[in-house]
Amino acid sequence: MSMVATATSPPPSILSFIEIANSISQLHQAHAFMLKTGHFRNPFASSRLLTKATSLPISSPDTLSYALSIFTHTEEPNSYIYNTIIRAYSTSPFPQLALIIFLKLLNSVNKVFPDKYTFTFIVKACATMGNVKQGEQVHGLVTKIGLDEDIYVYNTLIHMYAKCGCFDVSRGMIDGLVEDDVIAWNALLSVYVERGLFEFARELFDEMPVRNVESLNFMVSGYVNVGLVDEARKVFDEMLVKDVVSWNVMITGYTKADKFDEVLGLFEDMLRAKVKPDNCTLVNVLSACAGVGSLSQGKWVHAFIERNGIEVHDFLATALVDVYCKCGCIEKALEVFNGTLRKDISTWNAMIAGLSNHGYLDDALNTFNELIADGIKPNEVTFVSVLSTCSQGGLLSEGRRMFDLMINEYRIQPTLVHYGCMVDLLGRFGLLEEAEELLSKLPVKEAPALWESLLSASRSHNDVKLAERIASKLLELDPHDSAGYVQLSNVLASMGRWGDVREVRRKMRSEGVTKEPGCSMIEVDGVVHEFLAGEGIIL
DNA sequence: GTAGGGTTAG
Repeated sequence: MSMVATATSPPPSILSFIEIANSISQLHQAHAFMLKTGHFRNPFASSRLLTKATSLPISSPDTLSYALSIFTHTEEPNSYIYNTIIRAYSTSPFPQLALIIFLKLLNSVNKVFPDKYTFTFIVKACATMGNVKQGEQVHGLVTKIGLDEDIYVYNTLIHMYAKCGCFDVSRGMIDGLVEDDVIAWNALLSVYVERGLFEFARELFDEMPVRNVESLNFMVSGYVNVGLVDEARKVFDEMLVKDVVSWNVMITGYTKADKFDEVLGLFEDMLRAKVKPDNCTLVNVLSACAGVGSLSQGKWVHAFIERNGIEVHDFLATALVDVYCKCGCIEKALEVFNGTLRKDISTWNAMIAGLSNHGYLDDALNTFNELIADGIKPNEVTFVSVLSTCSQGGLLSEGRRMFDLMINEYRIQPTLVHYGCMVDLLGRFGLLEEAEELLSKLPVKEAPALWESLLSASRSHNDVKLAERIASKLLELDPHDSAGYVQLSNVLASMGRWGDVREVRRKMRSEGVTKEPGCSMIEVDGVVHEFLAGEGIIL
């Protein structure tokens, strides 16, 4: 008989409430109720709560720390509860915590023992950390307990060694198997592919005594990862069985290679093959539509999403907002944006950038303020749009305030692009000294584009001396940089130094530097047109 | 009473 005061079993209603919960606030409600009624002390009830907290559709560091608080408030957690929290941390950005909790388990007063589940999770944590020393120690313990007989634990170890770069150990374990196991082979193959070690992947693949769809999917993505999309396509076409991942890998490959026509063609093939597209497919197809500026196909995909009752949030919402923005339908973009409940920072970023790029500067900044008011943390991409909005609108004090907010409030290290916006903004107001001071914090070598920006500002403010100084600096840095030549000759031209202009142009030719033409695309009446620009511009 | 290995995304 148990001496511990066990709580009564929880009523089924609270358990089913937890089962259907899909937000942290619903779990808080269940949690509060359980604390009040004492059901939280029932191990099964608290484990249901914890499991749900670790598998919410929306997970963040917040949900994870909530899960941790459930764990820490559980008196004498059983092995299931330990395993659940260890699993949650094993693939999180903080896998070390999984290890800390694992040590706590080993030293637990109520003598909890690690089991085969514990080891799959903790080995995975070592893999995530890339910490082979820890991995080896855990492996030792696995062997001692005799759990290396378990194929799940065994395969996770194979993957861990591969992840840590110990390919020979990983391979040795595969060879040590009495019976061939395709997942064991795939565990090593996947790491070769992930690291772009395509030769190793190919060699291993040829040697594999067992293969499945996933093995071939890895090979296709292996070709894609090293930029050989056509080779990937050959493997893909020869596959007898294709699952949704096969199609997605190939489609993603074309998207990465900017081969948007192929993306759209493959998408049609996929539908003809009666394979159901998932979010990953649709995100890529939409991004191809955005890439070619095809509003009609974007709309078609949107209709497909609605027809099939696919929920739009996060990734998919971002892709839709983006495609409508890129195709110039800012109203449709807003409609999607406002109709989406689950937005992540990228969704906000796409909307802010879209508004800003279409000249709705106030709306862009208002949307940014809304985001802040909603308690969402902006990232560096957000600030690119925000600062560029300020720069476009000549909003000097706002721009300075945002730049300060980014650095001091959100602790985001500005990148060259952020500095670029500030230089541009300061330059427009003729605050060349302030801009130069800002730039001087950066190594010149890293920021030629910023100096170019300051150079054009100095030209438009007739600070010819500064302009000439920067132009020479740019050429010194990179004698093949066309922009440097263009700018320098423009400076000289504005001073009427035509002889020097000719000299620069001669030097440019002798270095073999040409000005690259710009290129842009637009859809008119359902046909995508491509334009080349840049010729005939005075040098 | 609940669980585990290798996989594509802006």
